[in-house]
Amino acid sequence: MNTLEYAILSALGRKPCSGYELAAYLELLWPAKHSQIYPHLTKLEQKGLLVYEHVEQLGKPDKKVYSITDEGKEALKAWIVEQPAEPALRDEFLIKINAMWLADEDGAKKLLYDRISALGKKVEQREKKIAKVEKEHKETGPAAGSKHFGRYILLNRRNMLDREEISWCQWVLGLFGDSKLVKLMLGVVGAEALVGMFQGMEFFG
Amino acid sequence: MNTLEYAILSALGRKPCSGYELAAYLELLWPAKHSQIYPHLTKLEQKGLLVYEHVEQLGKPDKKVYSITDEGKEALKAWIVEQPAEPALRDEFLIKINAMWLADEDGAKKLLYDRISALGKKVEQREKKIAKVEKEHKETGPAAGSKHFGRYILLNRRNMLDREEISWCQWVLGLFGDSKLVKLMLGVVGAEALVGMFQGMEFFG
DNA sequence: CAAGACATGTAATCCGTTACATGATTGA
DNA sequence: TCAATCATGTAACGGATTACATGTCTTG
Repeated sequence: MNTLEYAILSALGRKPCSGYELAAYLELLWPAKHSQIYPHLTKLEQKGLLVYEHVEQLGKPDKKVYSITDEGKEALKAWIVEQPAEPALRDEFLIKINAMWLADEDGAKKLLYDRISALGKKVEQREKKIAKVEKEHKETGPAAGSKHFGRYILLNRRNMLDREEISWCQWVLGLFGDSKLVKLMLGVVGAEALVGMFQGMEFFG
Repeated sequence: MNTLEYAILSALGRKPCSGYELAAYLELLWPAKHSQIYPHLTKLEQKGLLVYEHVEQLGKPDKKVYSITDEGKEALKAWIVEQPAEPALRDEFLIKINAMWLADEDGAKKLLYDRISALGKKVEQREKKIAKVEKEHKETGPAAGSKHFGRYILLNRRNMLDREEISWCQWVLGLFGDSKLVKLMLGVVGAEALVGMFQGMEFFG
């Protein structure tokens, strides 16, 4: 069993899904392409942790709708109490920010503005999903919401973190505000330009 | 050229390092094990983007100290202006949170308390690193700080995000505070326990 | 005296992405 | 008519982890 397989079980714990739907749902949990998901679904089904139902559709291709079995739930339950592994956060943006001193001021600012706009769009999209979960919750009644509680708080988590990152970008942009200071930091002008600039100012900001 | 190679160039842009030191530095930028780093260092050196110096040490094994060349800087510079790829965030904790409804209340709470304590420790450690960068900045003078500016802001970014995640954990724990509501959400009691509980209360909280 | 920091490498295996393959329907 | 959505799969390749290999010095 690898982590993706637990992610699949966790997602199907919420509601039965096709492999296609699963790929979208896993974005928040453990991103994976369909080419990786399908073989694992077959594997989990053969182990008896999942079952599937063949569903014919009109105007759309047929699909296999997978559901978690009791055995699958047991496997998941045993795994969630284990100490989670360290998260692996890989983001090219961070490498570029670290090497920012090589770029000119406009290049560095563009990196940050682009990031803010990308994060802003994602927050907006996610807000719609949150509204949808809240709407379903009110319609189906709170008891049915227990399975959706996890998704609800995870969507909110991601939005809190993305908004915080936008604040960070703005903070960095603020440091750039004083062009003398920024030019210095990026090595455009020499240290002599800074004489007497550090009273009452903490570090770079 | 793959992303790890740019991460290595980005790290060495700050200061010359051995492969061993690099592994620690890359934690913040693009995590990689030493077994992955060493072959790439050899490859980058053969391409002329890096050079190394053999350094003999007393009481410690010899090491190779790598530095970025002008050619290496040019390669990096050309890459940082390209649109960064979507970040890949993989974290087992999220899968477990999503499947939380399978656990009992204590199990769910433990998951969150453990996360808070792990994040808290990392924030503490990073604060020491930030203090160190600030100290070096004051000692070597701000002009030498330009290369360290990227690292400084990235350390602060990670701490802002980790503190925000701690707040999120506390928010979730707060939702658990009302045991009636929590038991309902986790499916321990039926929906009838909730009657009249939702006036003036937004969704789960 | 054991654990951990320092230091560098290779080999086997596992995980993840890209490309290949196919095909209907719907909306701009 | 072009792109997107829905839908499922396999094969090749590249990226990342674990295990194998070796050795000294320092600190609890």
